[in-house]
Amino acid sequence: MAEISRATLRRYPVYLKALRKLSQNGVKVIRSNELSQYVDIKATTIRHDFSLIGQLGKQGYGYDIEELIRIFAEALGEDYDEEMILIGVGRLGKAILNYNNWNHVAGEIVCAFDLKPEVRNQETQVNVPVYHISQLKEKFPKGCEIAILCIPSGAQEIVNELHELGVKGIVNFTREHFVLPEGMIKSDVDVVSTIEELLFEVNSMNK
Amino acid sequence: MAEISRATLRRYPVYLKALRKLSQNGVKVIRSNELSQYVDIKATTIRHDFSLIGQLGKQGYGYDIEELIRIFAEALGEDYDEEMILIGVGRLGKAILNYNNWNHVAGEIVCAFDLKPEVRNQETQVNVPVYHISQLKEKFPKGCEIAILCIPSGAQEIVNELHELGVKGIVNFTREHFVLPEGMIKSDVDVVSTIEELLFEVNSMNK
DNA sequence: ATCTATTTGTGAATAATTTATTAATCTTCA
DNA sequence: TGAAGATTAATAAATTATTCACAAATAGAT
Repeated sequence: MAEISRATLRRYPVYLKALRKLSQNGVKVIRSNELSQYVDIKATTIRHDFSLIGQLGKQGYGYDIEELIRIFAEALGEDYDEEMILIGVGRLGKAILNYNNWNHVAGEIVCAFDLKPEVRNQETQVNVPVYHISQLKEKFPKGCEIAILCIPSGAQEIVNELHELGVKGIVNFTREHFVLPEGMIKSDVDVVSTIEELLFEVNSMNK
Repeated sequence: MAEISRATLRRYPVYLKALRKLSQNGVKVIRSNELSQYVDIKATTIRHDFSLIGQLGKQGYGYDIEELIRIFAEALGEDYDEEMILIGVGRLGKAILNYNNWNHVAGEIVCAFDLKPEVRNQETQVNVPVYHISQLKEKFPKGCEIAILCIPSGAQEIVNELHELGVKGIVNFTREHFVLPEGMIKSDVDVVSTIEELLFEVNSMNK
């Protein structure tokens, strides 16, 4: 597999989301042109992105949606049920836990860590155990590579610990600044920053 | 002001966040090199990005943090309290409403819309009125340009309506697909996609 | 079975973005 | 006050990403 650029990697989830939606609607086959309209990405870019994974389509025909989803899901991780952990079970953390919609879509949260595990265990309505943060090393699921960070402070220390435990990717909900250890990647989910970005753009539109 | 690229626009919130943090810690002046280490963006890129807004720094000295924050905040919007609305006051919508931390940081949510306004008004602990979605046109705050979308379905219709009302930017929390009307921009805040993106990357790291 | 309409896949060309370099400007300290 | 050292701003080079153009392949019609 050729080196896939970050830009392309970022588009794959967009394709996958669209394909799942189309599949739900009973669409079986799609041309790059149609998908282009749907996701607002140039058809040539789509074909280029797809071609990096392999020969996914048939000339003169298009792409088989089920097949495509299967291939993407495979590229996403073994059996697409990557094990993830959640750190911090506050308001947002709970919302994430309760929102179980991504089971078998983008992995599964197998356990969570918090400073008040007893309280949190009662509060959450799902069957995901919450352990005390001090038990991180002890209860850490073997082979887990993704951690979702929802803590208000102390991110750096946790991140360092996670790095040592072999975590490669952080889904970062905190607004705290931390230095990312070598070899780790993160994706920020930051409402404030998102809004700010949008404001910058909207304002530069106005000029 | 020269045309600022999308890539640069996306970095501004990162700078702003870092600058605020530094300011809190009592730092008054920063060199592009120091900021570079802090945010993990090359110093040359930072200087380039900054120079697009104006001559923000002093040679041989660095950047004055307070000044920088002021300039950024100004670029962000008048008096940095842009008015925003929230559509959909479910679990996530409520979390966003309650999380009032961004007042005077990235604008303010002035009102919200939902299918069950009475219930929602009781549930939320903040002083933001929730109106019925059918009252969107009626209660829409004049001049509002940003809408936060937290509804489980029916996004397209709402988006079209918002477009007519003059909304320019959508902060999109829905997983629903919708076509963005001409002249509108959106930013997706999608945990599943974020995790998927991370998985794609982590998996391509493993190879 | 053959021909024609389509549509993908590929590699090259173009465009955009990031990084490096150079020149100019500022601060500081003697 | 002036020179040394530091740092930005502007420009050039390198890298990365997107788009284009066309060959190769397929489905479907006749």
